[in-house]
Amino acid sequence: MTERSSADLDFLLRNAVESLPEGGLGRKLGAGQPLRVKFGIDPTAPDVHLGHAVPLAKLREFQDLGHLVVLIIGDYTARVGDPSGRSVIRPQLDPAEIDRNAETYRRQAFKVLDPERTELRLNSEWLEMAMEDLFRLARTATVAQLLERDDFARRYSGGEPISVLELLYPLLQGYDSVAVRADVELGGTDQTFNLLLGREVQTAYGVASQAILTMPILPGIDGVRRMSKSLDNYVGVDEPPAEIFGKLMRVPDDAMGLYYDLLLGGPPDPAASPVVQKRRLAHDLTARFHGPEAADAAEARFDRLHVAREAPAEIEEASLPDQNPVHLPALIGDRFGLSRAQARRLLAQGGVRLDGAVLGADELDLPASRLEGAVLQLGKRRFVRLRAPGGVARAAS
RNA sequence: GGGGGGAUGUCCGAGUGGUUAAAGGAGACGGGCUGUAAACCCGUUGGCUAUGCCUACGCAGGUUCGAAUCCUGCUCCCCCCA
Repeated sequence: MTERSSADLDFLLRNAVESLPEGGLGRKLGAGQPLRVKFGIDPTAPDVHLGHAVPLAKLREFQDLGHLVVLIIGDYTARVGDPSGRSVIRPQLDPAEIDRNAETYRRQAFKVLDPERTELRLNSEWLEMAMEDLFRLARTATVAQLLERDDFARRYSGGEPISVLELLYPLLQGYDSVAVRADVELGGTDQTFNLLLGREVQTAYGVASQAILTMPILPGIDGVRRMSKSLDNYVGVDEPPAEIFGKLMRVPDDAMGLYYDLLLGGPPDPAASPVVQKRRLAHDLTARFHGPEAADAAEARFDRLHVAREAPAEIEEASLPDQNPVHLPALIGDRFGLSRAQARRLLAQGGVRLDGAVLGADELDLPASRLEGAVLQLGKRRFVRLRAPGGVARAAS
């Protein structure tokens, strides 16, 4: 191995979990040719979040070292649903929705990746195959092999259903590697089985088998469970700056180190206090997706809301309904996407403020004159400025 | 094909005729504390302009004054045998 490839290897492995087979990645780097580095995402949800950003950041490192990324949008595998780490069968997705998601994924992925060194593929290109071809693929692994995967094993022994289709998923992913002639495939640690099976499938098809590289799983903003849309503990790369900043500030201190390591590429400044460390994390990641100015503005907004406890400078406006008095539960429910019963409960608990003053549980109907131009606040961070019906704000007198 | 077990609110899970909008837990949300968080404490957690009404325990019927609970059919899931 050359000196350069050895340095590259150390750099790439510094925050990864493992690379298999032993020494495989080093040998491939040592050959001195640009590698085809594969990464697949299934467009099952419309948003790319920071959990995806971890492998994407690693792919970017490969690109910066001169390698080519093959980004596979799993438009076809999304119809199957990767069962990795899941305990239940996934719901079937509508193909039109998958296509919409795929488009969003593509756009969001390029917030991190270098388009010049990315080959973008849809796996429907090759997975829409004849039954006979599927037979060939299905012969490359046995049921016993597939059941070795820990989540399958757990579900099977726990008496939970596993569909044959799910069993097929790792093979389809493996076939992707055959189709794109992957030299390396990247994934989270939960993907280890699938990535390794890709090697077997490649061998069965007579192409060179890939090296695999696994990255740690990023915990969600609850700090415990993996970041995922369905657990609602995610930070989407497409979210508004204030949301990204605010959500990152809610990450528990314990999880902060991982966020730094996996997303910012290094540890936090040990001399800084935890709150400063967290502010930097929130700021830098907001800046990554929205630019430094937006990040500064998000931080300023955060200070107003949570330190000074004031309404933010910019508040969304909403027209009052054309009625007098105004029924508050309906107004709150409509504006913030709650049921009216939920709105009533929030009122009863002192969670609703009008121009900073708590509204009481008995204040269900207020004269429109009290509401026009006022700021309605829900909890600590939801605000709306109320305007007269018809869309034109009446000058407050 | 035969036999057995199961399906409850966002999730897990108790409940085998009435006091059940359904115990308990998790999650979420609101309040307190704080560093913005975690931990901790308190509260809320089907809908509805609401001393009431509506909807809800896989689906459809039935028994009963009354059904998540009993009966019939159906759908789906798990296990064992073949």
